[in-house]
Amino acid sequence: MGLPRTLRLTRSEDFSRARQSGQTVRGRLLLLNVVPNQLAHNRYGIVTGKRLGSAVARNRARRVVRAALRRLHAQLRTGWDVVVVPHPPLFEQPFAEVVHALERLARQAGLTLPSTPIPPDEGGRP
RNA sequence: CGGGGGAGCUAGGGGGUUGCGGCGUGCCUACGGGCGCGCUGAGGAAAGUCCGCUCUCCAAAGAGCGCGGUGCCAGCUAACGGCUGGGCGGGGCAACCCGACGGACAGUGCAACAGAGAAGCGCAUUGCCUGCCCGUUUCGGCGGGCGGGUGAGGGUGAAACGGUGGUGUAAGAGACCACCAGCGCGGCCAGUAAUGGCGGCGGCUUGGCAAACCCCACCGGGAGCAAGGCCAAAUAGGGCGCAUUGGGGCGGCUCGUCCCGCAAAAAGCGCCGGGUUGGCUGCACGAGGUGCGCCGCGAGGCGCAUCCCAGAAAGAUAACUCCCCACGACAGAAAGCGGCUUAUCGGCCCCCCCGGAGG
RNA sequence: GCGGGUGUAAUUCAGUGGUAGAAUGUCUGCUUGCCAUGCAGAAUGUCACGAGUUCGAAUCUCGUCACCCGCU
Repeated sequence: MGLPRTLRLTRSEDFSRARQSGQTVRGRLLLLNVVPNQLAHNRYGIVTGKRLGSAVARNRARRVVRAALRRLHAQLRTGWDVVVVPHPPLFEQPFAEVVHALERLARQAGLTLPSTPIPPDEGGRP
């Protein structure tokens, strides 16, 4: 998943809790639902409905969002369930723009730790 | 060289760093798991769900009617509405391509508009011929009325009841004749057959639509892996039917068959209502792939060798970066398999046809 | 994974082999000082798309696309 299974939201009721009673922040590319959990770590879920397009398009959206979440994971407060809903304009954006949008929404939801810069790419240079 | 036809293969490639699913294995474990190593990880259509089958449940999967499907012949196959070969019909100069391609003397039905008439032996309102009467006449005829013959000509239509030539006649007509086409019934030859070839007899034409009902032949019991099996948890301990020819399995009906019941209750069988949306299994070694040999025109079959090739459960292939090139289409497994159909940027190989030029 | 249905004018729907229709809406005119109402008239469609059967297809057959519903 880009994320180990312990960091995933897996149960339908967890999704419902975040979608219905969580805090919602919305951007042009993404929508976040955030709700506190009783755990020592965060859990993430991604919702890709039929409206997003074909199976290939939905898989693509999930993978891009997962990669972005993995980039941001270390800089977020712990103890939250986060549901991310991608919107169709996401496909036209480069990856860096998706990371930026996700980071902005996380800051808006009060998830980011103070004064931590986003690291550069994790991949080493040859 | 240009244009065209057929049959296949392929689906950007090569690295670096960080990650994800599965299997095996070693170590650690506060049994939740963690770390390391090795192997492996989407398609030719994975799609649409249009067919067929395996598998599972409905006791077993039986018969008739009904309903649905298929429809030239032979074969292949587990099976098919698929494929191969052949026949017939159509298209193309050709290579080759396309075809739901049984039956209209078993029956019922349909054919708007136009037209005299639309399938029954039916039609005269244009035309052709003619009898009688009247008028007229340049004595050849002409015009009108009443009647008869005709289906040849013109005309309508998608379609008009054989075609061409002749004989015949007042004018005509399969009325008669020759040839041709079609229909029916035999014969001989080739072929497993569909069918084709040759020849005979008969009557004299008896049309179209069955993707209209229908008839004939063949096939089909129903549901689907959310099938089904096991475990755990949780709720309720409730309501209804069950001798009369009863209740139910049985999903349209009947037969047949099976389970339960034959009355107080209980138990039993079935239905409804109520509870649970957790885990394991089914779940990946198969009508499997590859290579070789043999049989077959071919689809394919047989034998031997060899390989193990996704298996998730909010659902695994990603992020960044470097190089190369023709700058990368359609698109993501969910029980499995065989087909069909649809989407698709391109690239490569082979065979064949037509035209031009040259040897 | 499986089963079923719908697609016709701007909208809601008829039409099931033979000229594509109704209501509402739109437009024009009349009525009114003006508007509404009323009256008269007009415009209109790839019958979702592509093939086939038929003399002829919205209608019958096959395929495709889109949308909707049900089973858990």
